[in-house]
Amino acid sequence: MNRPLIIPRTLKGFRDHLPAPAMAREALLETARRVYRSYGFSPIDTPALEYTEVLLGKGGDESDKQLFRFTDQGGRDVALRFDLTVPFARFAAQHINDLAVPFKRYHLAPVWRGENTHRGRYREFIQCDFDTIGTDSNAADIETLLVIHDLVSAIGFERFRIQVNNRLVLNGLLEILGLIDRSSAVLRALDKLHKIGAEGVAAELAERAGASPEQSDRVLEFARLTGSPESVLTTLEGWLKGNATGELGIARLRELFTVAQHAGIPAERLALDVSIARGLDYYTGTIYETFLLDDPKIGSICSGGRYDNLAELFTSQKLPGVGASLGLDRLLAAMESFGMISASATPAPVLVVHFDSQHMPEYIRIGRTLRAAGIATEVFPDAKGVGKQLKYADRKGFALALIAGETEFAQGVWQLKDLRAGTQTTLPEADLAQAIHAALQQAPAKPAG
RNA sequence: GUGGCUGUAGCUCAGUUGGUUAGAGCGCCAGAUUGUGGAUCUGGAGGUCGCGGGUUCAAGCCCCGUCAGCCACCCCA
Repeated sequence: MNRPLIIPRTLKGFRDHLPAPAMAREALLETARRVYRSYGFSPIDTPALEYTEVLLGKGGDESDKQLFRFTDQGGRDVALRFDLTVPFARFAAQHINDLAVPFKRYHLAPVWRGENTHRGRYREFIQCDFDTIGTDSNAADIETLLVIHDLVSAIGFERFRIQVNNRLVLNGLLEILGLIDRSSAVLRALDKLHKIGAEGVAAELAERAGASPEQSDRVLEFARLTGSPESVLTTLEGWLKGNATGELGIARLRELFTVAQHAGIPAERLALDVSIARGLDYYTGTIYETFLLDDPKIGSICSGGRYDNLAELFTSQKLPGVGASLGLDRLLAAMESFGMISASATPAPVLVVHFDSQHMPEYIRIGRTLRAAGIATEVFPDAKGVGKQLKYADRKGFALALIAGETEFAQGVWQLKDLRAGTQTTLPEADLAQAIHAALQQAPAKPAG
């Protein structure tokens, strides 16, 4: 009698998370939370599902096509959010009277995009957004940069570069060149400079933006500016002289780089890249992208920018803002290829060996005692052989094992075994918690994640 | 969404011009070792060869479809 079994499977781009990677994921979330909170950002949450009209047309045509959209049981046209920024715009418009402005929020949550999958690109992934709304101040733009820097380095990366630009500078150039009405196509072409090279960009500029050879040359000449932020800005200043938009952009960038340096951000982690533009239509000012120098192909792991009109479709009140988003799952894919994910599959450092079923109550009790002392402890459920249990402990990545049988109970002591070093000490129960704390502190710093 | 590559045990892979009962290493389980993990040895379990259809006397191998993964576009975290 064979009953038909359901094939266990997951949808394209949707994944299960086993303990070791899931622990790495949670560690990243904790780091993000800690860094965001250190700057005064408060947590919020919003529903996964929104009315489709809330989401449609906010991120450009591509985002619209990628929406997971359906009709709910009540006949409503609904869709899963494809990012956290648009729901935040809706949220801000809806609750602005209850929020003190400027309002700083963080939001760690999954989003869904029905696009083709790759390494580091999934249809369900977690974004870690933080935004400051209700202020035009460049100080908010600068703090956004600092948060990105602190976050990526807190995760454990040394070799990364935050690339910054300002849409105002780009717009200034396009105004001068008479291309401002085609800015979306021009910027999209420009954004690919690093990928397809100058000739590729020139071709796309002519084809998709209808740019003349002269216009195209000017754009490319501009995009190829390299050097220290200060020297690039000085050059730009000459080119954009008299254009108010461009000059404002330059001033804000100059201030950003000056203050970032003043605040102690290492110069090599920061670059002015006038070719980055970002595809999302809603950005109007500063733009950020962050690349890992050892894995640039995975794409930007933390991106964002300033948007001065995000909530305009939901309220007549002006809500300018600036923020960025850490791509947690993309980052995790990179960390996995770097071997930065710990193999440990247990959040508890201590395993109590179930030596003798007669003493089970003692094992259960010592577990509770240690937990009360702040030590996460697992008690093995079966009275299997000690070798078996130690092998289990070894596989799961426990740091310490606690062993006691007839002999120990008769003497009122426990064997504390350090599985990493292979050493074992005999201790009275009163000394256990302290000894365990000491042993755990000696542990080499866990790799990030 | 478009094009290309790939899919054999839990993992990494081998499998001859299509030929009969599909293999290896690692891992897993059991034992050697009934109070001590990572080593060694012995034994064992585990596969409708991603799934469905077709060609053929015969398909893991050839053809079509489908699902999934990777790469390039597109876009982006």
